[in-house]
Amino acid sequence: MTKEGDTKDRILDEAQTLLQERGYNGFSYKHISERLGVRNAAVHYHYPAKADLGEAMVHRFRERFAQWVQHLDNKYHDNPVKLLDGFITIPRSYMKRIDMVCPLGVLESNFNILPEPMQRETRHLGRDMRSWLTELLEMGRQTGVFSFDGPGADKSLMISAALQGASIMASAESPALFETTVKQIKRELGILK
Amino acid sequence: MTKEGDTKDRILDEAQTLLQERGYNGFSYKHISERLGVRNAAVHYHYPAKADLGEAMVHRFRERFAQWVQHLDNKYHDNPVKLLDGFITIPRSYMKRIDMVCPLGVLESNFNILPEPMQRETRHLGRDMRSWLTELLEMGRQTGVFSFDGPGADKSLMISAALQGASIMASAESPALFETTVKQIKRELGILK
DNA sequence: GTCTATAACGTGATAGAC
DNA sequence: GTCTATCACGTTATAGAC
Repeated sequence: MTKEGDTKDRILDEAQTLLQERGYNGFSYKHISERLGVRNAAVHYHYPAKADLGEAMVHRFRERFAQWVQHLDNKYHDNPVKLLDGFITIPRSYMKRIDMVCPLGVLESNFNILPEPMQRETRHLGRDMRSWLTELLEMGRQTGVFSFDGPGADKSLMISAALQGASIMASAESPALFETTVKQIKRELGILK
Repeated sequence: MTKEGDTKDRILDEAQTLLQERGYNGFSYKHISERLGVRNAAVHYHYPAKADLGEAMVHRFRERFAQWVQHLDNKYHDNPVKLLDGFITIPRSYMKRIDMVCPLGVLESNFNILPEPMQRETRHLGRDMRSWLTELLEMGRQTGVFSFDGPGADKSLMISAALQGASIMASAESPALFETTVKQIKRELGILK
């Protein structure tokens, strides 16, 4: 047997790629079904409405982020630089495809047209990410690894905004814009090799 | 007579608002015509295709940016802090409407679905803005007003990305996220009152 | 669980009257 | 310069056969 949930997962994968390439209003059930080699109705079977599909996507983003930082915290709990690199890996990983934007960036930039359950999940995702980064920055400063002025929450917000903005700029221009932004962020934390 | 170009300008104004609220795929000729109290075909008379309308919008953004910085340069040519505040006024001005995002942010985050002429204009707009900011930062540092490490181009990119990202985050969360980001940017330039 | 077929609607766009 | 009328198409979604 093909394992149950297989098509359902593949739908979510394709939908996610399309979302990050084209935004929420930029993809349809037809795009998904064609890329998957199934029919329109098969997609509706697994996700009756587009809002269901969208909600499942954002929910999975949140789960994956939680798993990723748990992995990072286990592996590098005492190493702020490695933890920060692990965090930056998230937006960077999507830029192997030059035309893809980080999940939070595309969701927040589409916020007004998202169904309400997606808006709720998107707000949670943003708060999860910024909170984790705030704690990391404070910890790194207390241990003398990071150097910066102002509250950790402010610095976290600025770095989050810069990474997200740079991910979006990169999709319009070049991945180099993202890497240059990362370099400047690290330089200002005093951890540029 | 109602001055010629009146409807044409009002179309552009409504289209711009809709673009910043909902993204390029998120608004239609129907949205515009209903808000304006005219018919679908009237909009097509002034802008035959949506791509024409889109191109005119980005072109006007570029013109307005050029006019704005010329105004700033004339008025505050010797005052880097005032010039920076003037620059930040651009994204901030759109947040009186909580559900609006800065023009460059929405254009770059929709980049892959834009018609090619809009992509070209969008790239130009981004380069215009980042170049102007680079020069301002270098000038401010040379005159001892700004303090920062690394090339002016890197710092300019990071600040541009942060402002754009913060404008997008604000539309999903609260305008306070934008103001906090601005505060941190100024703190790190050494100009926080 | 996937298919065919179809419905209801929105969207970009055009023709031709006024 | 704006209108009515209409078109072809894409999109979301459902019914019912296999």
